[in-house]
Amino acid sequence: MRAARTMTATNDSSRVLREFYTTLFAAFGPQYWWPGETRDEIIIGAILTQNTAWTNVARAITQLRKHEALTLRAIHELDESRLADWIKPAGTYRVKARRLKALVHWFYDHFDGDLDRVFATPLAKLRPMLLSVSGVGPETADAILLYAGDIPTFVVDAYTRRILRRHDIIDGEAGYEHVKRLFEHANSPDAHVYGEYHALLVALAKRHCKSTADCDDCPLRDWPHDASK
DNA sequence: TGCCAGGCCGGGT
DNA sequence: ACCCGGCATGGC
Repeated sequence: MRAARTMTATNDSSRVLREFYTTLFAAFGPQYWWPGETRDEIIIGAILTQNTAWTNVARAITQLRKHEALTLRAIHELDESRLADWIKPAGTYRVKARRLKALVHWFYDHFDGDLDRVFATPLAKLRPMLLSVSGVGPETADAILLYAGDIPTFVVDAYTRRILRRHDIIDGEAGYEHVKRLFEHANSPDAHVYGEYHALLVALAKRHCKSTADCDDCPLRDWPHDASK
């Protein structure tokens, strides 16, 4: 009985999450996300954007580009303190310089600087490897895997959780992996769809979840929600 | 002006 | 196994 009720809840949330995608896509159209022209740039941006507004990340990326340091190889060869200096606009710059260096070190150490080899590694092995790098947590790892590696693994961020909490699909206790599974069970594995979905959630949050007054023309307004969450 | 932003780590319980 | 302070810039 308990199992049956759990299953029903799972199916309900899966249905809602599929409906959300259809609705958001109809409202906002394709997002073609993540910002970044190259895989290197996407990976670097994934570290820089940790707990930081993207406008500040963009400034840091501009700096790196100006110094011809917007590649993993360049960062690998760069002095950490100089790197820190250039990425200052992104905030927590000493921490992020250390994390970028740790990531590219891992990348050269295990894959000899070959991104194709990185992303040819099975997800079940690659994700834990990425998570073992200091400074790479679940969101950063999934953003790299999905947007740079084109690997179907769902990215969960603060926006995603807030939206799901507002619609009572999760509670405040829900962990990262749990939320991730909800999306991956609702949608068949497709990197393009996962990427668009995450981007659509960000678009929604930025336009409609700033204050309770933003709910009026929100595409998801017809679903039960609590804007105070 | 103070608070927040697309996290994550490390030390303390 | 949690909890929490620290990291730091620019925008509102």
